Amino acid sequence: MWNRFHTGGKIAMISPALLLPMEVRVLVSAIADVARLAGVSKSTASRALSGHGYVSKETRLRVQKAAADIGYVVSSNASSLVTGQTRNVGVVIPFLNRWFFAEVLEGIESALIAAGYDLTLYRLSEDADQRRRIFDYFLVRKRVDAVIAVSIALNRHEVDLLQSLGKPIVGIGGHVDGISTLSIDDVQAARFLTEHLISLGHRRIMHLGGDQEEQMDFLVHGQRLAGFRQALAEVGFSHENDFHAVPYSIPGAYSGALTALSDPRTRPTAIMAGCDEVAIGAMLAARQLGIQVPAQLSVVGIDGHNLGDMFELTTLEQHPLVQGRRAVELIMERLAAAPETLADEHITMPVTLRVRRSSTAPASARPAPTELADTEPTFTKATHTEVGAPDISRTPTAL
Amino acid sequence: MWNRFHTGGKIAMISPALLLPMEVRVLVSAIADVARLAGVSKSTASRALSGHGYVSKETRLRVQKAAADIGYVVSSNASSLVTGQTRNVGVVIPFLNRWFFAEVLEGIESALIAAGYDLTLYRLSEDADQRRRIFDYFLVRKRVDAVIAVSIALNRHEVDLLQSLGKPIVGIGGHVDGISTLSIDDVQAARFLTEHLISLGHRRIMHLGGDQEEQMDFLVHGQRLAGFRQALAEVGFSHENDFHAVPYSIPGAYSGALTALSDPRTRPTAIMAGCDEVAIGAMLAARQLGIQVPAQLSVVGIDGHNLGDMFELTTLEQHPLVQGRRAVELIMERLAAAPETLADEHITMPVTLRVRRSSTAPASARPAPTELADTEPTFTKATHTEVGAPDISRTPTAL
DNA sequence: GATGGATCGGGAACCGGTTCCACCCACAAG
DNA sequence: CTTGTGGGTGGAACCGGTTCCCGATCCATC
Repeated sequence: MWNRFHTGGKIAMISPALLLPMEVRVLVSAIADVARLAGVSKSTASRALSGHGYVSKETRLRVQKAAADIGYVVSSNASSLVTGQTRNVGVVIPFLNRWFFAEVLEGIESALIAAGYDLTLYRLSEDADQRRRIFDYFLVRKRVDAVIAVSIALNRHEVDLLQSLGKPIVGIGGHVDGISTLSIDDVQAARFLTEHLISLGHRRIMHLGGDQEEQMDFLVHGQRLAGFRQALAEVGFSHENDFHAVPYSIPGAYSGALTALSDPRTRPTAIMAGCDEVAIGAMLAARQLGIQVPAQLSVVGIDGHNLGDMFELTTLEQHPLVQGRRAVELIMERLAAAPETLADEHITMPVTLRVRRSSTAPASARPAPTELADTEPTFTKATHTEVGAPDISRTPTAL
Repeated sequence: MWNRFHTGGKIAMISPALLLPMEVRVLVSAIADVARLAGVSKSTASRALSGHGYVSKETRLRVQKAAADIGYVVSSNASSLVTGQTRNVGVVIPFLNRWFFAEVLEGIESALIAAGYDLTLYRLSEDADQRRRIFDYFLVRKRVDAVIAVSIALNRHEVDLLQSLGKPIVGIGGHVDGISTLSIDDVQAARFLTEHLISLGHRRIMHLGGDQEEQMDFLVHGQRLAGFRQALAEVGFSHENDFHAVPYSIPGAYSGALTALSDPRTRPTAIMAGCDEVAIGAMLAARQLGIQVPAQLSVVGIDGHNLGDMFELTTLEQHPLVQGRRAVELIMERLAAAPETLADEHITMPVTLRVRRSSTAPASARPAPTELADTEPTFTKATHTEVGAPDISRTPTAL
């Protein structure tokens, strides 16, 4: 425990960093050392290094040089203690190994680093005790300035707790009462995709979506289902164009789709998947069952997954990297402003429809059964050059 | 900026938490408030709450009750400042959206939370400036007690820097001079898998591995290639059983494999992939080219990816969740012990060979060309029930 | 020459805990 | 009755910065 040594011995007080390297190997230099070396007071050294208050150019340079010489780096603890700011943001997220979440996290991380902030990561499991522990213990210890909650339905207690501490909160992926949030419009997204299928001529459309109970009781699943139903209702289709709940993962959707598509009599001509992983799982299941995509079955998803190109999947891209960065911007605004001046915002993020090969008109609506589609392998020749080309895509910001 | 208010006004000193809630909405309570409420001194309150030193049971309970009443939570900054311990571990990692890394991170996170530690996340990009910034600025500010580096080839400067600050470092995924590391034996792993293919009768084996230049100049790619070559050399196969560099991702490997497998004359009977993503990409490419797996082409990978079941992929499972947890254990040991007492350890983690359908004897070595394999769809009937059953797997700890 | 604002620097208080040290008290041993 | 021992407590120093406050300079303005 070197700290004991550091605290106890007076050696530490006469600046170990200035001693010969062999003497003391732990070199911790304090601002007092810098001040002494530069021949100024602690306060001047602090001002020179932090840039607050008046310091002559000459002294500032002298202090900066002294600091560089002994490798001085400010102690964030000491600094935070007095300023009350930690330059650290907590991120609460339910999954690390799903594409959307990893991307959002990456966006958040890069934006925070660029802003000079640290990121403290909390993965929330389904365990209620662990969740309570994270909120009541970890997030409360004045260690973070703000919190970003990704796809977490914060409850009243959690919001109140953080807000009573004056910590800004931004939610990604769904509305939460009392905080600022940022997400795509899930109802509209699902509706839009379903309309895309309807406009291609599909009449039997199946929605493979998430189980509303499953994912930490969040709202995305229900909203996408609602959008799907709205689109059908609008054109007067029956609700037997039905919904199957599957896990939000490729293998989960694969086995779910295997059963959902097993009966040829009830088989849809199109699947609107709740996310791209589900869409890909469904495509693989279709292939497994000998159903050709898109000749016999169109598939669309939501996300913009990086496997989408390869599977030629039509999808509504949300841009999670951008969402992460935008959340950080919101946080920074709120940290800069007085708490009272800002009302909660609910920002709807833009999405992009990317039409690829997986969605096309159903056989019934096509002029003639294209021989090609029936004899070729399920996945037509890879067109990796093509996907980079200008695509049928739009950016419906207001969507 | 509530802090100004807090610092300036004397209101804050008489414990905002004890005022009526409407008066001051930011309720920050300090240990002095707890002490006052419990009728003891700050020092006794501290001892009672932290559990260090003598406190009578009676007083301890009184203090604890007082703390609970006003919702007191220790300020980690103040505490860290004096103890020198932050209860926070920095994790440096190059990717967030690749299976292995996400799993490792999850393992680390859960273990740290269980130990009462925070996790500060730094994603290292290829940008050298950003990398220097993270080491020279972020990691140095006495904010983390230790660092876990995942698949990062730390250089001399970085190791020295952290070590001079007395911070334990543990590396995952490859040897780094001067620190403790933890990884599977990549040479042996690749060799073992290649031997598996050889023992099935394969003579033309291709290695689809990572580009040695690409991934932050780390060593895994080279080691797996070396193991592959060792196994071939051992049985005297020519080196034309060759190596193709592909990106470590499903789409990257897919297009890489499309070209690598395009010429039927040079086509191998088996592929040893550098990781499961590459293996899966190769399987999809094979399917695309009309090559049947495993009838015409066996494919094996390394990782234990969660898509492996679905693709019935033979793989050498490394267990990244376990690796993450084990790294945290190492860190905790080193934090508990005096720095001098512990020498660097290099721990080899166990792997498990999981044989699934994707690897089998080549046609030439099989008794008779099985008609089934030629007519069935590329992926034989999904056997999801089967994979749970006891498999041909072993746990070669010493591997 | 006096006034005043801007610039500059130092002393000291303070952030919120932890811990050293001195002291008190009970009780047991000599 | 002293002395010793160890539990129990409070005062005060301290961790390493930041910032308030005040005094000193310097120069431009009146």
